[in-house]
Amino acid sequence: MQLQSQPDNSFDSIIATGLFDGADEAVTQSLAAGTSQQFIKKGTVLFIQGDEAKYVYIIHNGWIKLFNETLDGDEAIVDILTTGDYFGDSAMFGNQCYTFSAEVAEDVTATLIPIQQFRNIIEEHPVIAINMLSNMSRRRKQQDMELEHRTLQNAPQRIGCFMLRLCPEGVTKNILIHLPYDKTLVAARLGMQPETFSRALARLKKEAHIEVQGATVHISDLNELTTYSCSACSSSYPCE
Amino acid sequence: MQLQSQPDNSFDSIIATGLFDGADEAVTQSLAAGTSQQFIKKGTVLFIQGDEAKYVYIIHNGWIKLFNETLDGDEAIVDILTTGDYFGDSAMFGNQCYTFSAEVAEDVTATLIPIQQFRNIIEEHPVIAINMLSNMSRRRKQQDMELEHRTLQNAPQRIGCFMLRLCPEGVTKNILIHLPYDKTLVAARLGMQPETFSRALARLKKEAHIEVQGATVHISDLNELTTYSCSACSSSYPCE
DNA sequence: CGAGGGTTTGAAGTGCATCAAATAGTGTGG
DNA sequence: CCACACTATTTGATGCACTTCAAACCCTCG
Repeated sequence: MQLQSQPDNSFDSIIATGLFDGADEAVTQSLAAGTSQQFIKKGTVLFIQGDEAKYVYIIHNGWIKLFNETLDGDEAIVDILTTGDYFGDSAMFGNQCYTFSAEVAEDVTATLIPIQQFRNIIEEHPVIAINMLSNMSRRRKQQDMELEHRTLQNAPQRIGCFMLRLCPEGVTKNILIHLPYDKTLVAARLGMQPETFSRALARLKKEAHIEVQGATVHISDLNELTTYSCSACSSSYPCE
Repeated sequence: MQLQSQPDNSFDSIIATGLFDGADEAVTQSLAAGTSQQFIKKGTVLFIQGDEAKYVYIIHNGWIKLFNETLDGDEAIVDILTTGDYFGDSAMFGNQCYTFSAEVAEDVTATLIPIQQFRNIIEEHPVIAINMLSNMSRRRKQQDMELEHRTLQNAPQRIGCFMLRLCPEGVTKNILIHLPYDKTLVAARLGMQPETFSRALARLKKEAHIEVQGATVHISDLNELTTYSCSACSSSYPCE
């Protein structure tokens, strides 16, 4: 692993998750003691499935891919996370081992909290446990949606839905968004092959009237895209 | 709703979930006050998606189907729960509304805890919050697996995998299990059509050498079934 | 017995995966 | 700044798994 330690002067990134809302000074103090903020390069594998859990990671910047590998070399994307997300917490409760592998998909800045320390903080500060519960139940809901999407939406619709979640709220016309990471990874994230992604994107362009230039997407009319993507779904835009 | 209230003398079902492990007398007392245990008939709809959340349900017995409905009438199964499972808790943290619908798939006995009361208990008893976190992270892991299964396993493998999770631990030869609910529901649970289920089951019979009589399944050699089902998966039997 | 739901079987269609190959894009060293 | 190597993306052709529609069968229960 290529890690470059940096002095950690702020907890902006931590606070961003909403995890430590309502926590008192004592908590931030105690956090500052054991944590480190690190810059980690694309391609670095943070840990693999089955490793003993050492840290909870809070992402400040960049992208992290969580995945599982099967016996015959296939890869299942668990999630792809970015700013404000955290992971590794689930290992705190089970057998203390990570249940997935983590790789840096785009250069990352992250805060690492030793897992035992994190656990202590939770046990001593109910507020944070509640915050975590709140976070977790939101994520569970998202996972439910994910499964629903896989079942009910076809490839072009899934891509459209993915784009919708990248759109800023409030605006409905002339939206410009950027795909967050390379298309192969987006494809994997959406549970399809790169070839399928390419073809599905082409269909989406035609049928929902959007324009794509590399990683840049131009959506002239949001309604058209929602109509196209969300019709097969149990919740309409904004789907959360 | 056809509800029949019954006096609630024991908290066996509550304790079964592991939710209240380590909680003191005060908690159980306070629970007994507001809760009721009820018998509810197959087909009853407990609530639908969007309803204001009133209770957390703890299942004592029977089966509950959680699902979402899409605009065009399709149905996506979120989960199918039984003895020891609980649901409705996620609504405590968000907008206080259920994010899915719940229907009784097989006659149920359940304990209903008013949501505000549950929330109070959590806030006052960190132990229970930790228990919930522990439960939630286990369920999240299961959902990860679920998504992986949908992606990597074909229909017969998914059925085999489902059966494996019904097998008692330790035994490897001559296992008898019973499918928990009607085949249409199993199919939906596994994300396939009833017709596909029927055909896939037929293939499974041939290729993994199991016998099926109605809802009864006879597995003469467990290893054969695990080899057949788990090869495409990132974790081998017993897969959690 | 006959009605109705659950289950199976058949035939045809669709969507995605796979394999193969061409093309575009990116970064490297000369 | 160009040529090369290497990777990402696109395009084409084909196959397979699952869906869909239709009809038969089975089972249970009034």
